[in-house]
Amino acid sequence: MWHVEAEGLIAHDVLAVVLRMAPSSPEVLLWQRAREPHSGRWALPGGRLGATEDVEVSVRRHLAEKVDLGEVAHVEQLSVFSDPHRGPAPRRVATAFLGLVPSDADPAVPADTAWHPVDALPETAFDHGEITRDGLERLRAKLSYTNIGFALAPEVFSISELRRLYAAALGHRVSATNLQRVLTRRGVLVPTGTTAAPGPSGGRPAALFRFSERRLRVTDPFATLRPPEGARDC
Amino acid sequence: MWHVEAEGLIAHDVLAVVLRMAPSSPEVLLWQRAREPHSGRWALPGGRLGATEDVEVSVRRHLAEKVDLGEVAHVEQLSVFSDPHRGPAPRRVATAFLGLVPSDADPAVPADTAWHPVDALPETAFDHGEITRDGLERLRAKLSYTNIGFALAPEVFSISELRRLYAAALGHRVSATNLQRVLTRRGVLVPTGTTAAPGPSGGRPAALFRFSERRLRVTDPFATLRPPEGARDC
DNA sequence: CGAGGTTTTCGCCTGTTGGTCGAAAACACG
DNA sequence: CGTGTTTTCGACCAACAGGCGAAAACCTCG
Repeated sequence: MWHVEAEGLIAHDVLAVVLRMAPSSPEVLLWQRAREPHSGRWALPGGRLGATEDVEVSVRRHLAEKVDLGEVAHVEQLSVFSDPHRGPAPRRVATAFLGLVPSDADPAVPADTAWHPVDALPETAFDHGEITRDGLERLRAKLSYTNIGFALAPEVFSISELRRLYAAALGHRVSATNLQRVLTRRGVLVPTGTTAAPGPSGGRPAALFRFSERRLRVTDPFATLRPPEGARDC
Repeated sequence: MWHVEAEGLIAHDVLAVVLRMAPSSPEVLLWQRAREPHSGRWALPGGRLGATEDVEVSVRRHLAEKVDLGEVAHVEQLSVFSDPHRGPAPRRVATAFLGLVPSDADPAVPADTAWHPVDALPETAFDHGEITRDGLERLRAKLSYTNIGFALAPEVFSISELRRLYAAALGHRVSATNLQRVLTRRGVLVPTGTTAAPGPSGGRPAALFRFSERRLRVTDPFATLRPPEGARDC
């Protein structure tokens, strides 16, 4: 260790806020640190940025150590955390990502790793609690104007299930009627034609749907300032 | 220089895409490199992340070398650019920011620095062209669902001027009628009660407005999935 | 000082979107 | 075959945005 900071060289980490919707609340994937600093506290998956990878490749590599990557339906960059005092020296800068796991997936995880409800986090390492809340906030915002729900839902699902997922993520009730109409009109939801078996207590069998696309797309953003009728440049 | 990359230590830069709306198109602030690599090409303002600052403090510090910070009305983080081949070795990771300068500001800039129209960039250094386009894209998106226009407009302005700014940023015509109504209803625009002097060729004097708040705020995001009437959690 | 030109502002109409409610449909069970 | 349960659908309404054209307020020039 020499004058590394005088050299302006800094350790760069990547971190992932991996969320999954439990029946009525969001959960985040955390692992318990066994070494100092912050031994015993719970941390986000992640690690050092490697010499030959960009941050997204890196976060996927580190994530693969904690969870089956095939179960992670979506990954996107959140932001950089670089407060010089965000952890004990030496200084570290981290690029945080948001990862989403469908509600029907239950990937195997190592012994030190577990899901924790976001609204009742255990003692977290460094600023990982704050980063987690940032991740949930991003998810909430994007649920309104993108098709990002595809990453929370199973391949096929009923409107009731989807309603439950949206309600869990957003933290407030969601109207099934409205959800179906809006998402259908936007073209993100398509009926499969099949129906699910009714629950144990009866009830009309639910029609099953799927997302038309399983990649992130912003659904027609705000109407305001939309290009005028003839979509001509000015 | 030792095995720095084996150490996982990486040079971290900050960069700023500073945009200003010329009469009919967006311009970005660039400076011409005088040294290798990429000598002669045009680059975004920025530099090394310092040991005692976070990325936002850092980008403001570097920006101050190229332009009067008092004229920059808004700064926000864009994203991290970390492709191992985004520039010649040694490897560099950069956090990019978006900065906005009101149309009536004309800050003094150094001799090597100038405004360039975004749709006709000169030969840019590294990936700075791509980063610039990312910045403009972010601005366009946020114009629709935030009050970010405050950072493009003078303190007080007429609807016509504002219409021009929005049209320049968005790249398509904008209806003055609609712009005024929508922004007023959202509460981001408030009339000052004063009027501007008519132009040289006459015409009705324009009423002057100001933004109700000169800090970024998201104006009621999508109606979809808005909490139901009684804004109660679930 | 009035006519014609210019720019801004305002009102009206229309189409779309989202929120709400309640009835109807489709199932299980006794 | 009624009752309870769950899902689905239609109808209504309020809010919002886009478009248009008339009216308002100013100029200059004859």
